[in-house]
Amino acid sequence: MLINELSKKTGLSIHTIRYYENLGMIEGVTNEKVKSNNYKHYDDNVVERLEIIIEAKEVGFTLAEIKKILTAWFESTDSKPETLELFQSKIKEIDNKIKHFKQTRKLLEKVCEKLENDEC
Amino acid sequence: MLINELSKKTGLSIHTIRYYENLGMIEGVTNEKVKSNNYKHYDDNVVERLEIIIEAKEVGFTLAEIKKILTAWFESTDSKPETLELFQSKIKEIDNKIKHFKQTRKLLEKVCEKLENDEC
DNA sequence: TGTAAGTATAGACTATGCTCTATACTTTGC
DNA sequence: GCAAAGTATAGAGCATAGTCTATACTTACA
Repeated sequence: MLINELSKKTGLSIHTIRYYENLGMIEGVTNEKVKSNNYKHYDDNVVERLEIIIEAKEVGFTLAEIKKILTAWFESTDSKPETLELFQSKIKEIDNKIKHFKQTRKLLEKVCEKLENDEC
Repeated sequence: MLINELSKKTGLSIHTIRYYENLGMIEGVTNEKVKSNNYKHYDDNVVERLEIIIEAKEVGFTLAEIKKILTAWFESTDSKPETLELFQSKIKEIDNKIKHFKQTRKLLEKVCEKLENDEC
């Protein structure tokens, strides 16, 4: 598919997709046979990658971090122990964040209760 | 306390604290009696506010959002229903985020497993 | 066939959240 | 009393993550 379709499938803007491609997070291929243009074609793997990017961004990973996740997941020919350690520490980070989330949720609930009571 | 002590108590840099103060998220008071300087004094309430800021930032709220949380929590003389709704929607957002977190955690665990297996 | 729509590339611009620098004044401690 | 350290203010600079614009070329279709 071309970038327009990719954009529609993922909900990301064409600009954003190109931005990610410039960062090396995804890659489209130009059809060698067609020489009149250099339109890039994206396959379902790219859709999957973009969905992972969206998901991981949601939890606060930076694009640089997500790029590493993608590499480890899709291109891990080099299974370095450092990479493993990186992700294990990321999991700990997530557990930590979930803790924070629950704390903040409690705080927000208290704020709500306060607002509700003040209203009476 | 003065800004230096506040910085040490919260772990935030003096620059960052002043940045938050410029945004109206915290407020120090200058001692009216002392006219030779306009050093600002911060009380324990400010420490509490900064701790809330740190906590809420951790879960991905923007400073603008956090400012609203602080206002509702500490200065809610105006308990508008809109504010209540805002926070109720924020709680839903958090629940949603926790879901994403758990998904991403699973993904990372799979990545780790993959890396571990490739190593053998 | 021409014109609207799609694509590529490069670079400018924006928003958020700091972080640092310059300048000037004040306080502290020897 | 003087240097070092602390404080205030304003504004510049920076990183991240886009977002938009300009330019140029290609394709599709009425």
